Amino acid sequence: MYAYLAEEFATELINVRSDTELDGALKQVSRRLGFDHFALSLEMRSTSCEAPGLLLHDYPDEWAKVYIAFDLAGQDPVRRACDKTIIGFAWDWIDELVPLTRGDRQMLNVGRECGIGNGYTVPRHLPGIGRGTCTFAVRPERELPRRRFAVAEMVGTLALSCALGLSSEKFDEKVPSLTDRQRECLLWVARGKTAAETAMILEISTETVIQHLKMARERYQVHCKQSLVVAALFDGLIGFADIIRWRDAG
Amino acid sequence: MYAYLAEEFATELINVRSDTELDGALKQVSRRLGFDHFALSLEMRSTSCEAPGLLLHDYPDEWAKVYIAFDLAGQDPVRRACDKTIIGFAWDWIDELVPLTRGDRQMLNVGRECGIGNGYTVPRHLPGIGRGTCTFAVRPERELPRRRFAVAEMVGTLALSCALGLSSEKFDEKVPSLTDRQRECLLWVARGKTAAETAMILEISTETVIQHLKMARERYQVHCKQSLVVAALFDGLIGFADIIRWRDAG
DNA sequence: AACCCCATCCCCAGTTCTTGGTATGTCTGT
DNA sequence: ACAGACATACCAAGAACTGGGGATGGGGTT
Repeated sequence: MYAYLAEEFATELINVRSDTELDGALKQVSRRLGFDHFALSLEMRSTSCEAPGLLLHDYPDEWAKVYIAFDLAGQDPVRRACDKTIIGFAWDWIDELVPLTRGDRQMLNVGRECGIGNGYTVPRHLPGIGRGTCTFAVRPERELPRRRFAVAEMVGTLALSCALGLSSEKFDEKVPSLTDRQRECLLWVARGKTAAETAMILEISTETVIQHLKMARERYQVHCKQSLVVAALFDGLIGFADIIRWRDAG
Repeated sequence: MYAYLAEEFATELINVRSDTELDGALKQVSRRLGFDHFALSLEMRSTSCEAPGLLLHDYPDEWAKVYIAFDLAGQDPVRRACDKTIIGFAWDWIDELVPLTRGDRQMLNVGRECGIGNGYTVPRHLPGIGRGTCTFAVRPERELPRRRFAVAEMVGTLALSCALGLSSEKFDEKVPSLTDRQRECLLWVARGKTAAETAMILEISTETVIQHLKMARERYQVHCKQSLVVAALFDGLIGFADIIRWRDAG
């Protein structure tokens, strides 16, 4: 069993403070797991130029060049498959997840010509924040070490979590706190209720609900509902899970 | 090492065809891992009333009743924490992920009184499709088996993946898509701008902005700004990074 | 006792949103 | 050429929100 590798890796990551260190740790662990290459990509949801994410890999230069030059990311079946599953998958299972076009197969072939054979990709998503993948691949002539997928899954998860931590360290602010009642009102607003409806649900006056929301906005220094909801979501004061479920019940 | 449990569990899940079978398998594996209880919840991102998700657990009846009766889900810090991480977490780390209010702590206490002490929760997200958590918990007087978190993580992932497979067999829904202009308007609204301000920024008429937002709401079948923003955020149509930067610049 | 925070309630004036329409021009695919 | 999707623009009525006041009582702390 290689499970100890995951634990060792976890311990190692605690001390990781930079992208470079993470890169080194990943390279080492991927070899010990029996893979030839690794690639970790993290995309923070951002259309603006800053903090676009992170890309660490030790793929052959050739492949990296082709991939970037032709913007193959836009038509990468592996990426599409990542949007369909919460668990890692070997590339030879992709056609169970997404339909493969001729172009897709061709792309996989080009990969093989560049030295990337089969692979195992671990996808992870964090709504509103970003998404990432961690791939472990072997050369074309080699078989995937299937017995170690479970450990690879764990190692990938750890690496992505670490990468996410490194990327979000940059945004560090004080979190305003709300009173329980304020949060409660905010929650119902986020669920799409009006102040009047919220008042009925909480069995208090509409004015009081408005007042709570007023105070909450003040604390967050925003001027409108939607910004308040966004801020509270971002800070983890309320969660998507609290909200989404209520969309139909509304 | 208990890693073989994950492999056995994986093999077992291949043959699982119903919620009941998954429930049984989870109950068994959670005991073998050294936990007293498990809970798996899956929330599909569904606007229709059917297939709201899945809830399997063997929590004490008392706790389940209290939880549902008082809609504690709306103030459950564990659920909020799930939106902040891609890797599992023990409940005594929650305050590192999200701010805990007095109500939150009280809720955890009520849980303890009902027989739920500490726990380890594995969150997984699939943008546009849904989200799920798999929790393994122990009774108040017991310690969490920390050495088995890695296996629990893997088992939880497998279970959630299986649950997702079972649930998505029942229905598939397309994620509503917005036009470029609609998304652009939505983005400015999420940034806290009014329709009039957005109009000035985009150099179009206020009425047009309102119209775009009208159409966007229609597609998402919501009735207000805040719900639209939440839905778009959840589906990954817009991201926090697109918004937060503008909090002060506004 | 004085003070602060919280929750509750109230008023008001002005602004913004939501919902229901209609209408024109462009572009794209068939 | 025509249907359909898209972006644009406008109107009007009623509901909802926002920001500015103020007021009361309960629970804590110092």
